[in-house]
Amino acid sequence: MPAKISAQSAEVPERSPLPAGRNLLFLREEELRLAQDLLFFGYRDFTAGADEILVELGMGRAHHRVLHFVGRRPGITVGDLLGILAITKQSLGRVLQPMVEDGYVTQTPGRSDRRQRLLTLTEKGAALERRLFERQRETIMRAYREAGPVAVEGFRRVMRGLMGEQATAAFELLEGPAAEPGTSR
Amino acid sequence: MPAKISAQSAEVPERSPLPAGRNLLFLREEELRLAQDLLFFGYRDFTAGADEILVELGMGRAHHRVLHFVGRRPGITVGDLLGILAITKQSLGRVLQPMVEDGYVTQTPGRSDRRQRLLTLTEKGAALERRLFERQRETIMRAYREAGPVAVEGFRRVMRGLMGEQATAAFELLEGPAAEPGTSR
DNA sequence: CCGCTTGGGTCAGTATCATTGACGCATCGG
DNA sequence: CCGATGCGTCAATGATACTGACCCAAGCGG
Repeated sequence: MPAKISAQSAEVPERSPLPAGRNLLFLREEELRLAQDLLFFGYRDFTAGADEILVELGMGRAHHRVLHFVGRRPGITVGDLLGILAITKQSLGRVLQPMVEDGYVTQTPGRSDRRQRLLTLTEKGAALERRLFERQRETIMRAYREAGPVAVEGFRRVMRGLMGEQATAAFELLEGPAAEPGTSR
Repeated sequence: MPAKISAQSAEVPERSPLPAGRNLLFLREEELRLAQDLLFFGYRDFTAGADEILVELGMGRAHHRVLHFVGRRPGITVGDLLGILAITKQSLGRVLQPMVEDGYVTQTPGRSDRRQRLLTLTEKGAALERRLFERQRETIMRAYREAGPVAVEGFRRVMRGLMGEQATAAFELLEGPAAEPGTSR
């Protein structure tokens, strides 16, 4: 329990490489292993805050993801959501169904294709998403602010590069087009 | 919640003068939601490659983490490993025990404290870790190379900033002292 | 109108990773 | 010798994910 990091953990006299010309040194094995560590610790703590809230509500990370992506793309189809999450129908169903029943998400038949069930957050769902977001916001803001704008841009570039084809497609679907199915708040 | 983000940032060598007004744009809500997306997709694909290999061997991500951190710190104690992974003894035991039985990891009693069981990778364990690493290496290398050294440095700064206290301590324990306090090797 | 495809839901069974709480054992240190 | 520590372990539980099969309703081409 005692996190004994006694001294100020912010001194930066790192034995930082890339002193002279920024060569390809950053591709050395040690640097890549460092990336593994950073991703592990960073991602874990990034999700930790929201997880605490979710536990109180008897939900898990999967619920958060649904809230997040439905909030990001109101009126998204189940199929598109499945594509983004890259999980099976069953896995989504187990999470989505209770969320509909509990009034976090609504399903409305598609206009042009009535087989579709377009997903949207209810007021209640949006409120919870908001709450979860605020929690993560603190974490990200702190990291962003300490690192500075240049670092943030670099962070984004690297993270984008980590994505494979499928994720890149999903990502661009998300960030890109304001889409067609209407419903742009 | 610590409201003092200021204390340590005074010590950090800023890379840019940072004129407040327009540079804070990257802290807008949309930018922060983008970060959520990036972390989700990026982390998922970062782990995806290794996961494929692990499945073939009937292992999971937890096994990989053990291989990774034991490989990073040969002779690590069970307690320290638990601290790094931030899981319970049971969770670790369920994974570690078979790995010892299957000859991926060895346990040797500590010299100064014989209660300890220092963990080390066997040849077989190191080989598997190597294989998993090579897989992730490709992913990271591509992302790093495309993004460039400046971006990589930024990526690191942001990821470090995402870590909480506990993770920061664990991280510095990992990256920091190779061997100092006399006791260990 | 008739099939076939597609969007979506569901049943049943299984695996991994994680949890809590309690107990056992050997060793360390005063 | 006694209490604290390092480690292992039992039992029960829960969240997330998977596979494969099967069903319904709606779209769509012929």
